[in-house]
Amino acid sequence: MALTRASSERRDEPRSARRDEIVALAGEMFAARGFAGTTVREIADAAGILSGSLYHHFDSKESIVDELLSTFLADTMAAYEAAIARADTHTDALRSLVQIAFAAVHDHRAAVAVMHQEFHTLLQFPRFEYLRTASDDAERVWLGVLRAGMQTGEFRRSADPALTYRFIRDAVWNTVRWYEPTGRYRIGTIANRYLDLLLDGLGNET
Amino acid sequence: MALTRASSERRDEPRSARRDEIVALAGEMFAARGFAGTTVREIADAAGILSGSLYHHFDSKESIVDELLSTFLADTMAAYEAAIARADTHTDALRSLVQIAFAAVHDHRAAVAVMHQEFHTLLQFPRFEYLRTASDDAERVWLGVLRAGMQTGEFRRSADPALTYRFIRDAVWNTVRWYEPTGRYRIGTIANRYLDLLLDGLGNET
DNA sequence: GTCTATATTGAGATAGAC
DNA sequence: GTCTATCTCAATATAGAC
Repeated sequence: MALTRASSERRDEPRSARRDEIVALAGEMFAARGFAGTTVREIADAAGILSGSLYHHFDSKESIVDELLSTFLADTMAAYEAAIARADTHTDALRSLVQIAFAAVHDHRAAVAVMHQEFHTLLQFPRFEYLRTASDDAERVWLGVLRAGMQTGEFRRSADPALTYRFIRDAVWNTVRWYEPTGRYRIGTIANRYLDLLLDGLGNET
Repeated sequence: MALTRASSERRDEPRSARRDEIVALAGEMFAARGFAGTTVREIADAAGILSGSLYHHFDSKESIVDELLSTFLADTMAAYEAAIARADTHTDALRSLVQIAFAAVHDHRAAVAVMHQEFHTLLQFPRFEYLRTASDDAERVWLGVLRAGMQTGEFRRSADPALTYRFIRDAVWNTVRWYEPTGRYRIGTIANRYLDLLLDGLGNET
């Protein structure tokens, strides 16, 4: 995945603080009520304007969610690649990937929630095919780390890389459904507890 | 959760093979395209009748999904309780819970998918508050097993039961999004691989 | 039990004035 | 950049004939 543009000046749309503001507002609403369950009137209300005025900023509701997701995906992939480049061991690399993903659940909660919940719905539109591409790219990164670690013996060789990736991915990203930024579990704590379980297992070594 | 009625004669609705057929058809469509994304016209089409005729069988679209989910939830809780009663060790109990859940992903794929994907949407309607109750009941069963196993030392005492439950639940039920009944991984294989990862971890014991 | 026909509501989007 | 006013479409649901 080539990342030649900064995430803040992506695509062919002009930069605008107002656009970013509306994307953030709409993102929260999409995360809470779903993409189909959020009306353009509600988004406009939240932004303090009328629904017709939204179309001065975006040509459709899809364009709003598009901007939310493409920004998030580019940022996350960049973080993955930087972490892989830095890691000394495959275990280190895996730890970093897990921590990046949990950090995203905190830092880009709305985008993660929308990506997670609307993935299949949005894939039905041709313009969102890049979601599949981004998802495949991410899978390749994780699988690379898992396979390399199994080859060196850092990870159990009897594990199935594809299944292991799915189990990790599903547990990590689903956190967005119950994580509360102001709740009793901090995101770093959640990440560390998950890594303990993932690497050492629940069983006692007796 | 009291289970006094057989799942096939639930609530106050009369039994009808036609009803069951429509529920199954609609369930597949809800799972594939979402509850809001499936129209009563499409459901009627699939059943070979016109949309108006559906209202002879059900008084609303919600009633259809209601029947799908309440049947599934009652069956699953019954299976949980039977398994707990049978288990000799807490590890045995946990294994059984995991296997029951994966089996449900295969046997009640549509209901699991709808429960997983539409949970929050449906909770907005008062009539679906029982979904929250059922979810809480299930959590109590899993937490009971995890806590008991930690107390006896079968499970690592340093684990956090609440977080561990969520990690397991999210990984297990999310399988419904990618599991293919005719694919290369059989559900029993998936369950066993997951149990290996859960109990022993990915790291090598060196 | 299914059909025809339609009521009703709410959605996304547009045109043009200010 | 926002508002007013409205178009167009598609959805759930209903009434009553067959």
